Amino acid sequence: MITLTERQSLILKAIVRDYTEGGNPVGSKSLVQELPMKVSSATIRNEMARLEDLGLIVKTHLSSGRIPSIRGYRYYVDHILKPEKVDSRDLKVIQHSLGGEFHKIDEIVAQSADILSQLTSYTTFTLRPELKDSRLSGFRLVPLGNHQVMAILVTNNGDVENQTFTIPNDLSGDELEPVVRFIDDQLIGLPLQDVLRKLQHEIPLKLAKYLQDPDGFLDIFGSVLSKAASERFYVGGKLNLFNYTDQNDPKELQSLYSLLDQTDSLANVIGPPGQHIQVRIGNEITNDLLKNYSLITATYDVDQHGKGMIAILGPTAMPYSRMIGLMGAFQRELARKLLDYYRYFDE
Amino acid sequence: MITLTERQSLILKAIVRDYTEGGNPVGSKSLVQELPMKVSSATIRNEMARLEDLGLIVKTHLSSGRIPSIRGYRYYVDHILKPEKVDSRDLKVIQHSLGGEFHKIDEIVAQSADILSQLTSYTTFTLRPELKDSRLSGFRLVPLGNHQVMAILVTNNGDVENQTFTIPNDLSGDELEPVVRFIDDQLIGLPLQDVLRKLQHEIPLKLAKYLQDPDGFLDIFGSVLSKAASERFYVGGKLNLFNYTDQNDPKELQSLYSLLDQTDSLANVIGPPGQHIQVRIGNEITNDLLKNYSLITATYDVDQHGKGMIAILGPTAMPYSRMIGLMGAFQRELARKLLDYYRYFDE
DNA sequence: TATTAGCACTCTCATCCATAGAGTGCTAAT
DNA sequence: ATTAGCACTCTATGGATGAGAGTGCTAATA
Repeated sequence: MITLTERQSLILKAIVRDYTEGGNPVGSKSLVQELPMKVSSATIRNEMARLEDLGLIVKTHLSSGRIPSIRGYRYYVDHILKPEKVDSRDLKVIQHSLGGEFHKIDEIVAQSADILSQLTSYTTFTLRPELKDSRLSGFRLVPLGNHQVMAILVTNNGDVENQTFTIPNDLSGDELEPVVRFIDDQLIGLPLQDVLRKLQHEIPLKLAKYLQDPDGFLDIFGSVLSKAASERFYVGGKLNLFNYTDQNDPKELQSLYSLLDQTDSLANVIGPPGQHIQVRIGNEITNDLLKNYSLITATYDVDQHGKGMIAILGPTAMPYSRMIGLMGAFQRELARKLLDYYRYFDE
Repeated sequence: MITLTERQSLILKAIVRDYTEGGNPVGSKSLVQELPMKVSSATIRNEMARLEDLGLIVKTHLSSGRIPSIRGYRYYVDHILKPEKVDSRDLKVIQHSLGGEFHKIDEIVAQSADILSQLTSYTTFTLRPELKDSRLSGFRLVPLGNHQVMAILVTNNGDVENQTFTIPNDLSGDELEPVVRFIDDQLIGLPLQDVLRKLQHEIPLKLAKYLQDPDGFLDIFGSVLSKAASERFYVGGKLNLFNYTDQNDPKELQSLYSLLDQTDSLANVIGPPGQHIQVRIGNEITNDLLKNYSLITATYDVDQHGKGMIAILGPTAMPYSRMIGLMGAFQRELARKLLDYYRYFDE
């Protein structure tokens, strides 16, 4: 466990701030001018040598100024940083953007990624409250004529999932009635996860009583169901990658862009909803492509409707205190908006 | 009107080919070795000087080899190039990718953009057959409970458009019946475009007889209708931008990326469906951002179901003859697949 | 014992050659 | 009309050089 003196702590803090703002290694002379105490540059140099021994700062070459190491950022985030109160203009932007009318949870969550990327000029991710805990509250099969039928699934949270299928023969409403009745009787009110599980065993057996050939229907039902139960992931500010990545390495930029299209890899990186706000720096992130960046993740809680996540990807040299303040505010506003939205469907 | 001698034409052709393949300016010595006739490099140099006077090739600096100018590519495309027969493996890839089962026109068209970008390693665009000429063949309002209703619109081409709305009070099927009957009686069979026009005048008046407060319904109907009638645009191979743009100019890359997200600007660039295959080179493209690139567009024709477009964006130094051959094949295969698909809904 | 002034040392960055290599245009000969 | 020969131009590469920024160390100081 590292403990720093008051002065060392101030020096580390100044180095982090200067480097984050200016982007250049920080030398002892410039530090003298900024620090509150009256000491010479030589003293600062001695202290810096100690911070370097502790692994908190590093040189880019033998005689350069210092920049914070991963451990340095870590210490800064854990022990020095105080979350900045969110800027009132930023708060207004958030509230205004979430204030509009939405017809879907996913619209709210997708828009959140965009707002957050706009406020931070970084890249952001949002994950909606998990659907697998939602309960099935309705299932419809609407014949559309022309060999088409639309399957619609509704959850108790007001989420609607639908899909159109092409079928060999047109169906009338009458033929579909027993199926819909079966669903109503047996499955409504169950968590989607349970329905999904039953789809493997019970349902096919029971359904055989109602339908001669249940396979076609099961395909349809299963497809809409798993679409509804799948996690959904939104990315905002892809273009911002150009602002904070290494401009001289187009290969890396391309890999990152490609990563942003792989929802599943990203979902692994962000991880499942956890506690509060978490900061992962550099190689603390499990994905090698991101080992030069930082990731701030936050879980938001919508009571019985589950938990979702928001995340910011940016450079390791990030204004952490502003970001953490912003995340806190966003977390609250988003949860509030979603509660509002859900309340509508709870009667 | 420029006319070239046989030999000049061969030289231009060789310069275009070499530069496209190697990416370096082409000098007289290397040309001597490739050209079928036995002449010295000095003769080639004299001919090259004449081609330069005609504005077909240029130097990158005073004593460099030559590269084709925009006019040079133009001449090559118009008078020299012969479309290459499509590679049989490429054809198989196309047929295989389009061979699967699709539930929507838009899926086919979106996938087309992906296949084409994969085959070319450039960026591609596809535009589906225009919807505004489709006819309305069905409209449904499905009450979902929980203050929600889904509006579904079906066209004679089997296109389905749907949207979920949040409404103040739950509706029963009975209340919706007169509205649906009205649509059935008055609007079915009309082109979407006409319906859209009537929505401004006739419909509100007539509907007033059926409903006390038609405004809410008109909003819903109008929203789904215009969503259905809007053009849809797909982009494939965004990542390929990294392969053929100037690696040293991240600003430009960023602008291009941003352009690819602006469906409307792009639609303007591609233009409305025209005749056959068209090649636009460099500043012949109306968008300034693309003045260093080439655009090949092709219109595909699905008979009475309208016309759509496919396009390839790549560097001016593109293997035009392969690309044009590929476009031709793709055009045919896509039209065939769509005709197949539509046939299903024509009974 | 903590601090500091002074100095030798290291590394980066920009600038300035020098040179090799590729290619051209021109001239005079064929 | 073609070509050999040559002077010339421009690029790309690889040192060499010097200014600037910053460090570590030593010896003196409070």
